[in-house]
Amino acid sequence: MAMTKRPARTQDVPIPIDVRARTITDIARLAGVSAGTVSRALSGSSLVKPRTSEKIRMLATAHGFSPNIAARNLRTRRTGAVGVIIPLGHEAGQHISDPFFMALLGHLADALTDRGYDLLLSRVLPSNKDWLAQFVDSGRVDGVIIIGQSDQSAVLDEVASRYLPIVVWGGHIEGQVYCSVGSDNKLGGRLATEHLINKGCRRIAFFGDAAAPEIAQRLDGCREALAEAGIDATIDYLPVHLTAENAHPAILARLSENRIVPDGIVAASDVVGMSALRALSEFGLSVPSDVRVVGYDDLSIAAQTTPPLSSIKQDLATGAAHLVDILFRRMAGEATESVVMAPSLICRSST
Amino acid sequence: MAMTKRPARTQDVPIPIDVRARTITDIARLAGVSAGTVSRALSGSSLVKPRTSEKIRMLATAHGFSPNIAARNLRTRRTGAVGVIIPLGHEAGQHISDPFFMALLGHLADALTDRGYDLLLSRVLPSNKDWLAQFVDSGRVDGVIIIGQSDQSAVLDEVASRYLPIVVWGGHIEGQVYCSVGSDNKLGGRLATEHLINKGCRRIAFFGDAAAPEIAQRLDGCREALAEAGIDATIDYLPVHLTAENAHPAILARLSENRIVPDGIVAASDVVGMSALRALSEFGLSVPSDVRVVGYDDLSIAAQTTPPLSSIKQDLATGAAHLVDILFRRMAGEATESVVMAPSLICRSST
DNA sequence: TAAAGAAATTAAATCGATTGCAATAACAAA
DNA sequence: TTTGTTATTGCAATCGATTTAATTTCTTTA
Repeated sequence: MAMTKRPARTQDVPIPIDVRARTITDIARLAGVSAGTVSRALSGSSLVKPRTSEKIRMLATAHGFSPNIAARNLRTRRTGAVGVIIPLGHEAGQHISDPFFMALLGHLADALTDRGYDLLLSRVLPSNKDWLAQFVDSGRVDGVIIIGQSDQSAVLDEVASRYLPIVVWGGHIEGQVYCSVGSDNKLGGRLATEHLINKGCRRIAFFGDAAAPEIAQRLDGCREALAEAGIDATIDYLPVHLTAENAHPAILARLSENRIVPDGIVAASDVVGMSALRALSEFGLSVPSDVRVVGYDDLSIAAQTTPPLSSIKQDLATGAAHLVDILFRRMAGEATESVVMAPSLICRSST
Repeated sequence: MAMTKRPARTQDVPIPIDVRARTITDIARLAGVSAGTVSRALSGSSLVKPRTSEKIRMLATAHGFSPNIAARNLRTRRTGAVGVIIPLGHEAGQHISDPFFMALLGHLADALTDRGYDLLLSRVLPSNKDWLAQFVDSGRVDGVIIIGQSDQSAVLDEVASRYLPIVVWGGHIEGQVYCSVGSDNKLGGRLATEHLINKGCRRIAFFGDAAAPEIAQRLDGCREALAEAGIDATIDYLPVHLTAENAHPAILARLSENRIVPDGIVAASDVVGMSALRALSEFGLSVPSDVRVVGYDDLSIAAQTTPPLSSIKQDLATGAAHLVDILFRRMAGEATESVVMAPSLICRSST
């Protein structure tokens, strides 16, 4: 059979099924309906006849079609994304890969994914006062979760007073305007300290930098517990940063100063606690017989140290669930109250 | 003076300066120019007269205006966001908060922030084959970084063959189509094993689940090194999951089976290594005198264990920089080669 | 069978910023 | 003053999905 060459005319060429339909209009043409119908069919509207709807869905999946999100966002004035912001105000050295941030972030990702929302991660070094307002006004997200007040509570208050869908992870501070979810840090510090006192410790040290409000509250609780127990020794406060790289040498240095060695240590985080364990071991002191150590956060690493680290547990899974739940309620226009969760002591071999 | 009640007419009310201008058109009206000019002025186009441009910018900042991102995205067909996806194929139990993922994620967030891009985090349980195509076609991001092949390399190949801006963290696999950045896992396994052999170990165990290709390659390297050293003992392979919760009891159980206890352990990750340290300690074996342990990844926790854990270091900061750099080159249309980085041994007290 | 009512679908406006092209203003040279 | 350029600005189309209002089609019921 002889082949006849002829110019391809558009109408001669059937649309190949494997060409990816890009827009809703493409699908509409294929299905012989209008774009509006396709939109409704794909969003599961009951306005379209079941037969039509099914045909459209078949076509859509056959062509691997997925609607353009930017266009949808523009029209619906929603984004389907939630911003998670980590302000690193007081400790420039503190990196986003801090295990605590990451653990909470993981839970948030899970909770948001479950609700079909995207998570827009943003690490901010708050240089000017406008960082949050800018982010909020850019319309990239439907709501914002801030992990840690850092030293930015003034900024948080200001934005929260005009922008409803925002929630902050952190301890509750007297007079704050914004809505927060966190655990009772003062109580946590107290629990740790009382536990050490009960175990017989009398010379108690606190390792952690009280520049962050959460840490300051823990230190407060620690002091209160000591005062109530009638122990008048001033607490041995060592303001170490929360990274292992900083904490370990600082702790070693303190131990070497040959002042009185503490017999109980409250660490402001598990990472600091872990560094303390290591430093003590290197210094020839054994845990718990010479010194007892309590960490904070009860991350999964706490259970894996040698010896396993006692720790003040903040239930991050519940915390993340609260954060997301409250955020969605606020996105729906509801005013919500802050949540303060009770921390609990997890007792392991280090005490 | 008597007050006269009258209906408020729109033109009577001057636009208050403190009302947030929402759209570019609002600003245009205030500045007495057209929307196009505002758009150009704010994007720093040289087409607008400097005086006009300055006036517009003043107004914009005075009203705290920031342009609607969705509209811009729709028009420009760019999003200013990069997707970071963690597929959890082979281990449903493995959680996004795995320290390795998180460490890499932190570096990625930093690198992307530096370039002014947002990071859209997505955790995927690949139930159907379409998860990646769907994500890529939804137009939410300008490019995609995948952390870990998991068991999805077929899917990756398929999408990569038609969608350029995608990069994968992971080892290089024979014949892969997609572009990857990762370290040489086989070499890593070999380094760890040779190190143990040099230290005199002869009964070497490997703890980690070879269902993931990265881990399988490490195990391969391990076997090769043993073969080359002429040690014919079959390796003691224990396929533990990469979470501390799973690894620790599995390792304890293995130790209790009173078969021959290994004198050297290659752990597939630092978390597993840490669990091994703890299990050994609980079992009354001391590290490194009875058993030597090498971890993998060299996360910051490795240095803080007691004893500090020797580990095969993957340079995640460099890796993240490579991933982002390659992704941007691909977003610009360039074809790029995969990168295989050389891991290195960090020797600490555990060996 | 026609009219009324319900169901399904279409047409067209809309979201807000960007940008090619046209139009005007400003200015220089003749 | 007129013409020719160039520097600015305005107009209107565009991106693609959603949604209101309008229209067509199909059922009922009188």
